[in-house]
Amino acid sequence: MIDINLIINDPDLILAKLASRGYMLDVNLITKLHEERKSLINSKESIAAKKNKLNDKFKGAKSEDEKNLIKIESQKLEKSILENKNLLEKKEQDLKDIVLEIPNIPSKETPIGTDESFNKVSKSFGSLKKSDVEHSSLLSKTGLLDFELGGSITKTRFVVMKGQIAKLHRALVTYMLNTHTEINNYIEYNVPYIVNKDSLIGTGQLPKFEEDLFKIQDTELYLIPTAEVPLTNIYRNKILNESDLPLKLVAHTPCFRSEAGSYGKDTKGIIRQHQFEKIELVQIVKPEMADEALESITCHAESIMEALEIPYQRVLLSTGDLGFSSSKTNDIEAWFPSQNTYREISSCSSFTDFQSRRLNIKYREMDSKKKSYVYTLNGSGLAVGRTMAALIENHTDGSIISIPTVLQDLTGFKTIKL
RNA sequence: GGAGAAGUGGCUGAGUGGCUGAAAGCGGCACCCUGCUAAGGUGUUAUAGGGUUUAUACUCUAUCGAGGGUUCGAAUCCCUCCUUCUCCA
Repeated sequence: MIDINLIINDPDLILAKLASRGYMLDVNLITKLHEERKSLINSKESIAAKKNKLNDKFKGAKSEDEKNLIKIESQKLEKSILENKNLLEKKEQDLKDIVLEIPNIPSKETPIGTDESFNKVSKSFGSLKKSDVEHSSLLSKTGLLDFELGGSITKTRFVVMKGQIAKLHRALVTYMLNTHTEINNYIEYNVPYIVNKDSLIGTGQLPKFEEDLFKIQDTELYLIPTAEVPLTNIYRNKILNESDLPLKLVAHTPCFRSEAGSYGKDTKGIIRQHQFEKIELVQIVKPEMADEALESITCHAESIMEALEIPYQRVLLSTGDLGFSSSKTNDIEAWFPSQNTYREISSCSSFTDFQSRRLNIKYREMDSKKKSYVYTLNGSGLAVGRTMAALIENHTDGSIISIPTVLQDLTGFKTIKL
């Protein structure tokens, strides 16, 4: 949630910044609602003050008549307060509905452009191999990866993994978690996979993107689309000490996405599934440390790619490609030889105080004792299924998959024969 | 699944209808005192949102798990929900 005072104080600037990411801010509407809200608060509170004063007189009242007069007058005021309160609540809801749907302000560094073609490659790693071997057709033949079975158990975009592939998948999870906890100093969490509305509003998935989520029928609960949601919500409504920061959290969870609007896209392979697993990194930091933190998260994700010897590039997303809550995002894209292209495997984002305002996460400054909103960041470190697909395509000749050295102790085998 | 108890400020904990935004203690902060680390004294110490103000500051409103209700008036009474604890299955 962006700070409404930013809009009130400098509407033109915010208008321009949001326009750069394709959002048309209705400044007049917001200013109007904001003013109306203030005047309603004013009238409600001045009546309340009057009523409080009146009530103080009650026990000093000498006669029954006087008491009755106070009663009647107080009831009248109460009615008027109630009317104002209802109007105010409606006004605040209207304003909130609008503000909750305003995306975050892009950072200075974010390239301006209408779509992903304006993204900027800022780094690349590994030598690119050319090959037609596509992970899903390669493994479908062996039965180690079974899309039909997934389809029959659930529906399309679900998959069953078996034997060495299931184990490779698990080894990747373990390797990533071990790296992030033992080398990169994240605290490991195991979190709920079902969350409530407030949690999703807090991190920005709701109210705008309900259709992307799986909702559990007859409840107000949803399957998580990413561990970012429960992980960041751990600190909802908390005031942290400056010395607690930065907080670095990691969790491995399944992620559930309805993938509404992606019909026909990426139908091959395990690139776009309704259920996939991901290792999620979250950092909660002081505002001035955000840039450094984004760099560190990105590097932590990249270190996994490098250890697995998967070629990748780092891409700085342009305003047109930026996620709703993000102010600055680095995508890490893995090389997929069969597609002769890079595909997203991790997205590392800096949210400024956009999430912490929604979540009410503050910290107390050591010297001034002032409370300020923390900055939150997160990144996938990494999406497990996609990583495995990239690993397979980059480490196979079509008859054998060789397992990267760092995983061999975890898998217990060095190759998968096809 | 069934029965009961409880949820108060950073923490412990008092408070069963107005004098309570809330005693007391601990902790924190400021100052004072003290010729060694220590101890003592005084004051101060919730959050959010309005208003006046360049600012300091002042003032108003709301908040005692959440939401409703009763009442002129609710931390206190009633209802619903959430959470925690205990006992039973």
